[in-house]
Amino acid sequence: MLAGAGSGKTRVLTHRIAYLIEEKGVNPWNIMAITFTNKAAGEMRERVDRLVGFGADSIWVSTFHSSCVRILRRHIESLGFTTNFTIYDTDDQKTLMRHVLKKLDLDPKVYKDRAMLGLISTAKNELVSAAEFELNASGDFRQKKAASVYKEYQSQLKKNNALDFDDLIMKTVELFQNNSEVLNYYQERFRYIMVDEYQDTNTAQFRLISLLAGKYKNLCVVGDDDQSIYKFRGANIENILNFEKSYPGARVIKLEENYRSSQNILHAANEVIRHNRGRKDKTLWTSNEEGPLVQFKQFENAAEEADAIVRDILNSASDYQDCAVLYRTNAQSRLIEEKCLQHNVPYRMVGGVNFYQRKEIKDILAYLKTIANGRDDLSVLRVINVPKRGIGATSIGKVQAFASEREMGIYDAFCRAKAVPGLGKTADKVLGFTEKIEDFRSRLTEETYSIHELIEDILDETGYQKELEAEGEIEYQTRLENIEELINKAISFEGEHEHPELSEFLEEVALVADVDRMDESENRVTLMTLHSAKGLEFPRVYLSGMEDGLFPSMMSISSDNKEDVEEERRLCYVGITRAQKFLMMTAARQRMVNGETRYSKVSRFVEEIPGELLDSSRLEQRLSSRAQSDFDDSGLPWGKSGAAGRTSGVSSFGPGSNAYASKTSKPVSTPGFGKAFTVEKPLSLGYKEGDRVSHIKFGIGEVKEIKDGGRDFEVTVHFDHAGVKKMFASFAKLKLVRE
DNA sequence: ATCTCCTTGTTTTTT
DNA sequence: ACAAGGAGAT
Repeated sequence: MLAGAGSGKTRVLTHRIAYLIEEKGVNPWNIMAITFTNKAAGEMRERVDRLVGFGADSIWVSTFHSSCVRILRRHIESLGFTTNFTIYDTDDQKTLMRHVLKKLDLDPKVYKDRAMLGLISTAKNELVSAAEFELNASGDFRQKKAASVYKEYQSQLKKNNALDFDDLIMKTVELFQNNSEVLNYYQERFRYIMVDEYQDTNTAQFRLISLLAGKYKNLCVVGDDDQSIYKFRGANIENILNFEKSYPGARVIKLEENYRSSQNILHAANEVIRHNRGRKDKTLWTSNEEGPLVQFKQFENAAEEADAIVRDILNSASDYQDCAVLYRTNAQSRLIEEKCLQHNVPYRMVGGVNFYQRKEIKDILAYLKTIANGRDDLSVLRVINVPKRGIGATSIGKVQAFASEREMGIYDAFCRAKAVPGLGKTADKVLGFTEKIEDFRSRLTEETYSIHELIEDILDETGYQKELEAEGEIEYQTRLENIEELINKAISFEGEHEHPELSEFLEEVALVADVDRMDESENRVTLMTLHSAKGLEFPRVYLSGMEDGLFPSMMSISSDNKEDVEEERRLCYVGITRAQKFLMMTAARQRMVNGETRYSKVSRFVEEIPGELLDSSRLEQRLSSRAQSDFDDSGLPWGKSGAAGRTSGVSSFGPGSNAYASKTSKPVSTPGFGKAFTVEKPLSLGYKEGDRVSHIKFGIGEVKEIKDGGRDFEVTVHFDHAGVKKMFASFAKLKLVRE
């Protein structure tokens, strides 16, 4: 099925499931629905449950990766791993790769970890094993080196009883190909297979599906070639374009009615995507209302752009949760965030630094992994000296040498620290660590001991929390908060499972991406990259940074491969079609990129939209480049072009309407641009001790204490739900609540 | 063993 | 601009 954006793909899939069960008498047990994200899986699960009712829970609705994990947990022993294997994320992979490069004595300047991992990932996505890679590399010196890196990387993974994300798919394919009994079992089990977002499948995923569907050939895939935006991750657009060739006799159904966007938005999207070659021709139409024109505004710099977006959200009088600001790169989020804080607009940022990539979370998880899987060297090494135990690099090196001599895991070597030559007094410190781990392990065997208790005990008994406390007030607060979120996650996991297993908890955590944690119930503006926005929709969408060189990116423009710009164009198409009722595209004439001011033209994608579909206001070609003093934001964002292009009914703003009129100045950021905002000490706070205030993240609470800390006020608030927090007034942006 | 300064490399990233 | 990793100093 070729389904355009907003044409109700998920609806079709879920109804097909219901149809199969109710009309065709298919056993729900025989149905499998595969998606790419947990979020999509969750959404589908919910809809299927509602539609199907009885038996719905025996349908497999899951992502590629979690399906594979489920299968591997049962059968991976035939591939030489144990069933409690660990899943390595990108950071783990990097760490492991550094070990590999060191071991092979390769110059990290010539053989970069990221490049090597990229090579390996591409290979795995194409189902090329280390051995095959080596064969293909014959002759080329660099390729040969890469092959040895790949080989060593795999053997290290195996030694650690770990798989990386790509392995999850590839090993499952391997399992099916080597073991016809297992394959047959799953072919019988999944007689009806449905795949969402099929345009994003890579070769390995394609093979996996072909194997599963090979017997009964009841395969239904849904996708949109125009929304393929993951080529850089191995997604193979040919999978969908050639579907009819791979499956002769397949019926292709096109869905071209869009139920999401207004006519003007949809027309703009169609106009942009029309410029791509090599796509299945289709033109989306809608019977929705015409809606307002798509807005386009160009600003002098990125700060003005961000400011205008946030102001427009405020002026639109829409709910915050109806608005999304999308951008090409995560780096762009900072300015928008700052402006939201400045204008007291609550926001939620998706992406950026992933929750599970944060140091404190990784530390705790490394402890848990060490406890669950003693063979995971990476995790053991991560926490052996965290908190500091006086076990340094030299001592660890000695143990590693000892371990590799005997071909044992690093943890086992630590346990036998006394036998390691030259450790001396350090051996006792090491044993202190392993004894603690053993202690935790034995507690886990008790029926009543839970995962969240374990986390709390780790914090307390290893001295981890003590070390965090020493880091400083605000740092400590946020880190502890993150850990608390992990504890909450553990508690809810315990609630969902009758016999909560630590390894299962770790697996769930390993497969969760950031978008999944987005809580839609809160009224906040959503900030995210265009990539993370796929599959979502919002009444009001702002596409920021529409500049040539940023979007499309410089890389794609200067690439020899014309298709690279086409992928960016598809990304733009995805962005435009997220909008239901209102779309504004914005650009900045100058922007700081990698520490340098960059001047850019308006994005070619904007130019591709015919003028009559756009309500646009651009800056004159040459403006005085004199830095303006926008100390109190007196420079109207689109002031140079007067009120032109502004939607009617928008209340005016400008000098005087600023909520933060009185400030002492302490300009810190936006170098090169006169004085701008940032965190400044307010003369008065607008609240006093005993008042009720609200915080963007912690909610509502009572002010317990206000201390003048010189440059800023330090405020202690007891929040109703988040507990007592100490924070700096200019940073926290507390707002008085009248009750 | 740990702290501090310097060099380095910076698209996107469902899992 | 900015963060992270590595080398050299304490």
